[in-house]
Amino acid sequence: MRKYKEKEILIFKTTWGLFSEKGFHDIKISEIAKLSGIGKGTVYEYFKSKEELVQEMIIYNLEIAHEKVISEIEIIDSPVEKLRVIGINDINRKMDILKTLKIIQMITDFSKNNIKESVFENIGKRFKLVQEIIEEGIKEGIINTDNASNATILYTGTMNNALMIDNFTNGSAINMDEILEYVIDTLTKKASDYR
Amino acid sequence: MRKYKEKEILIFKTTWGLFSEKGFHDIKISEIAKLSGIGKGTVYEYFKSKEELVQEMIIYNLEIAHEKVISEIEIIDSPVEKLRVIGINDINRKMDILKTLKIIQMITDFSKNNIKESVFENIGKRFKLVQEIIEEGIKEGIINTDNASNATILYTGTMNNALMIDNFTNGSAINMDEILEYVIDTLTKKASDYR
Amino acid sequence: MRKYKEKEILIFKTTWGLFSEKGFHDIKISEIAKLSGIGKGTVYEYFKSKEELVQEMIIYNLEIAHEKVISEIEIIDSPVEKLRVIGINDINRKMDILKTLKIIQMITDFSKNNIKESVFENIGKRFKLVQEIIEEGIKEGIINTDNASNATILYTGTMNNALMIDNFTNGSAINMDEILEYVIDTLTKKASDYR
Amino acid sequence: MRKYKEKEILIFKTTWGLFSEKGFHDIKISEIAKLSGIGKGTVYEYFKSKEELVQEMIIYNLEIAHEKVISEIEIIDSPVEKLRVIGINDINRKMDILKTLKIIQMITDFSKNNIKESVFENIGKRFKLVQEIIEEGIKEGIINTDNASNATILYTGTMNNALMIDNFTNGSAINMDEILEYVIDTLTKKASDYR
DNA sequence: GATGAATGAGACTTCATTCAT
DNA sequence: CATGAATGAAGTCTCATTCAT
Repeated sequence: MRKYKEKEILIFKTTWGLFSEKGFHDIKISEIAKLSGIGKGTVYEYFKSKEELVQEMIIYNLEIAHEKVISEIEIIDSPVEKLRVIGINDINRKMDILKTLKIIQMITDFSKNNIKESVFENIGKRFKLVQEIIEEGIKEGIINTDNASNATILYTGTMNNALMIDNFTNGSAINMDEILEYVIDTLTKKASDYR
Repeated sequence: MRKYKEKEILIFKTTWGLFSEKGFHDIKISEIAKLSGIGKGTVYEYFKSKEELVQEMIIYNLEIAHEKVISEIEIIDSPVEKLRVIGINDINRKMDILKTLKIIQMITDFSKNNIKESVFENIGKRFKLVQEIIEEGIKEGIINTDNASNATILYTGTMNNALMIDNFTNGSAINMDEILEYVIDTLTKKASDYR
Repeated sequence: MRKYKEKEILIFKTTWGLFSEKGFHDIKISEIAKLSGIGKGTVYEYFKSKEELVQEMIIYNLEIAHEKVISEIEIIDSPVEKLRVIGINDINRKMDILKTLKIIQMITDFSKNNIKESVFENIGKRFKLVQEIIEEGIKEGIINTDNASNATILYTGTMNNALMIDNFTNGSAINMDEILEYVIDTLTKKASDYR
Repeated sequence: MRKYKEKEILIFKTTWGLFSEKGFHDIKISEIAKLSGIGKGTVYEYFKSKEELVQEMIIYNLEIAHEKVISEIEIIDSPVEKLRVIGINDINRKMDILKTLKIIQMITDFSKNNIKESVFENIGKRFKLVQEIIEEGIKEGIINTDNASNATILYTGTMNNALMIDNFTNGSAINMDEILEYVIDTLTKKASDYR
């Protein structure tokens, strides 16, 4: 993670904030500048183009988010507890997750391939983190599955799906905490549960 | 589902085709017209604005897709087999599913609320269909879960997630058929499986 | 005055009706057709272009208006009474006069010179009519002026100005009948009036 | 009268210049920009829309014109001489008067009501100015009429009418200076004149 | 470094006109 | 004669980007 200048981070935060409601084309440089309290020209002092700004912002946010998750689970021992903390974290940072999903859909908006790779790399890190936790859980006999990769897809897919539906229905259709327990239950389901 | 004119459908198909690679703002009326083999003005004979065109196209495609799924599973008895057929269908129509996910992310691009409702309604139909199949499976003792709604989120979330990763990695990371079996297995997992 | 076909007159009337509220560019052929109860293509059966249609309509209306005035004053003997009848007529057909004034302002909108000439000719007819009446009045010693042409400008200008102000102020500032009497008084003012 | 920026005035002047030959719809922003020696986008830096630009230009010109007239008559004592100066002024600024008359006809082209009010207010100022001068003349016994308001309509109507005819006939039919004297004579006509 | 006035490419949309039926 | 679906020229307006201060 490269060293970011103070003003770059300011611009990133403003731009990320605009992502909730707007897409790439609806975010205006003039708006970013005004909300950041700086001049339009200043934005171009730090970024060659709007596209570069948005791409770097995306990478910055994915990196920040990943570091946050890492720091929060490193003190936890139990793999299941780790999944739970990751889940709770996602629920609390719901909008960030949704923006990440938006970015994945938007990826074709960007011309340069390096952004695609960079996003891919960062999302991959997240995937690997969950997968390693699940593998740990399998080793410890707590998680019941024969395929950690598939279980990772299941875990992340279920959580993301729930967050999307929750957002789409303005929180009226989904109890996120219940979903988290449900997916953890599913992964830890044992033969004895059915006896 | 209202009766669509021949030319409307032509325009819908061209526009839907452009969705793979482009977002709302990157789709140009001039391009739609040219690819449809009609004049720019003709597009406006059928739709008041670009926004209306895109919205009606979305609704049209969601409706068509739903009808297709319905017709394919109505001759099948077994709930598990139904889920499998739906899954296979999704895998085959991968791009359509991804476009639908894109639409959900794009929903804030649209000003009028009726499109949001309409998309919500159509996606809801899909959700309910899967949920009913799962409830059927629970009743028949084939599917093992205490919450059909959560299981639906798990099933659709896992499949969508897999399709996204598959697309993102150009098919190199995911075996979709395996994922489908994995999620069906998960839902039908019984105590005896672990003995 | 050439012989007009029934449908031409229909189109003229619709178009003339639209002139109250709209200018040349705001009148749409599609609107004329719809309000006339005919097809858009039909309009082009009778007129080569929108410009030609509007020009012919203008000439038609000026001619009709002039004939009407002629027929109304031909049975009257007194020049002053003639001026009064013309004035009353103008007040009653207020909108037509205002449209004529509008046309004069719009004349530069038209490319062909023959329309300018035609309008000029028709408005000239009106001018000459009034001037002849005034000359008659001078001869009879009822109208007091040494210049019939200037008096004509004064009479028509005052009346038109009053109608414009009346229209502009939605009838709240002007008593048209009073103005008419005022201008007639002015023209007939005699030395004895002041004794 | 609000403070106008230098570039606003530049744009106003160019636009006002185009009014001689063109109506609202025939004036193109691209043409205004080119003739002003600025970019198309620059016009939109100063005015939200073409409509707003034209409206503000109209108000600006009416205000400027009024101020000019005021400054020219304030040093004159005699009411008759004031009318004469106003008349000479109008003759010299013939095109401006004709544009003002054009504006009155065009007023329906504008959607917002505030422009109508603004134009009304400015034209009203002009009317009141003349009316006050005439009232002054009546008091001094120089102007002979029992109704200053009607006399104002007569004076302005005659002059405007003459200017219109003059313009329409390319100056071949009217001697403007003679008309001015004629209308002043008419207003000052006394019983003794006829003895 | 910071700024924001100026720019013009490019997109949407309208509507007079055509022409096959 | 009558029609209206189809067309594309042309105009308005937006906004990323530049550059002189």
